[in-house]
Amino acid sequence: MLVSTRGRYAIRIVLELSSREKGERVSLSELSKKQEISLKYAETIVALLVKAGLLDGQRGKRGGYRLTRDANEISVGEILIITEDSLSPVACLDCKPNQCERASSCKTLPMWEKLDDLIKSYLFSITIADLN
Amino acid sequence: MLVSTRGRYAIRIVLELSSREKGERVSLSELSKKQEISLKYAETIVALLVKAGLLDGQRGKRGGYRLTRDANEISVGEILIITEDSLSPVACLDCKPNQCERASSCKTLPMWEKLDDLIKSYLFSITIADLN
DNA sequence: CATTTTCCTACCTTGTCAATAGGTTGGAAA
DNA sequence: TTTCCAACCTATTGACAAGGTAGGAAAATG
Repeated sequence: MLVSTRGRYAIRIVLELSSREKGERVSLSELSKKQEISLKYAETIVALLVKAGLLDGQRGKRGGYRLTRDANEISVGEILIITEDSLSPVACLDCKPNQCERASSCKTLPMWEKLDDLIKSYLFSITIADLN
Repeated sequence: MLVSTRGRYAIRIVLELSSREKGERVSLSELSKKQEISLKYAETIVALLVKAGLLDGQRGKRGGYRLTRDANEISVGEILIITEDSLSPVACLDCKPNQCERASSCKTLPMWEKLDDLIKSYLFSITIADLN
C-alpha cells in the first residue's frame, strides 16, 4: 500500500479545516470528533503539519488550529510528502542519487521512475479545494 | 511503498527466464545466482508464480523452471498482482464492494480510485518483452 | 540407487504502523 | 491571579508484515 492511515487522516483533517470560516481556529478535540480520529493519534499527525508550516496552532482558551494558506494552494501530494515516510512505489527511488548497486544496468528502473512520476504528478495536481 | 522486494525479485526472475532459449529449463540455483537473490527466498517467490500458472517447474536432474507464455504476453502488473498482497494505493480499495463506513460520503475516494486506475493501467501496459 | 532439483511446512528477526499514556507549557477568560 | 483549556512533548505498546532461513520430503534422471 502506498498511503497509510496517517496520510489519509491528515488529508481529512486539512479538509475539515478548509470547510470552516477562513482564519477560524478549530480545536483538535473538535476536529478529531468530527473526523472520528482518536485525539491522541490526531495529535501526532497535526504536529507534523504544524512543523511543516501548513497549519498553525495556538494554545489556551479559544485556541486551536487553522490553515496558513488557502485550500486551493494546498495539494494532496504536499500533505502526503509531509506525513508519509515515502511516497515512492519502490524503495530504491527514495535516496537520490540512487544507491542501488545494480542501478546502472537495472532493466526495471526506468519503469519505476515513470511510475513514480505518474503518481506524484497526479497527487500534486489535486488541491484540497478540488476535493471539497 | 507500493512494491516490495518480493514483487521486484519476481520481475527479475521472469526477466531472466525470458532471456533464455524458449522452453529451456533453468534451475533455481542458477537463477538465484544470476540475480543475486538467496536460493531460499527465491523458492518462496517462484512457488507463487508456479501456482499462478506463469511458470512451470520440473524436478530432478536437468529439471528447472520455464515460462508458460511468451514474454510479450506477460505484463508487469500481472506478476505484481500474484506476488504482492495488494497493489492498491490505499487499503479501502482492496475489498470490493468497499467496506468503509464512510465510503458513500468520502470526499477522497474518487481520487484514490483514479490513482489506482492510473497505476494499474500503467503496470498492465508494460510487458516483460518491453523491458528486455 | 545416488544425485539433483523442486516442493512443502515451519520458524525467526526486524521494523513500521497505529495507537495510547501521561505529563508540561502557554494563553485567555473569569 | 487563578482556573481552565488546549496545544505541545516524550515515551511506550501491541499487532502485523516484510524479508529471509531451515530442514526435509517427493520426484525425476542418469
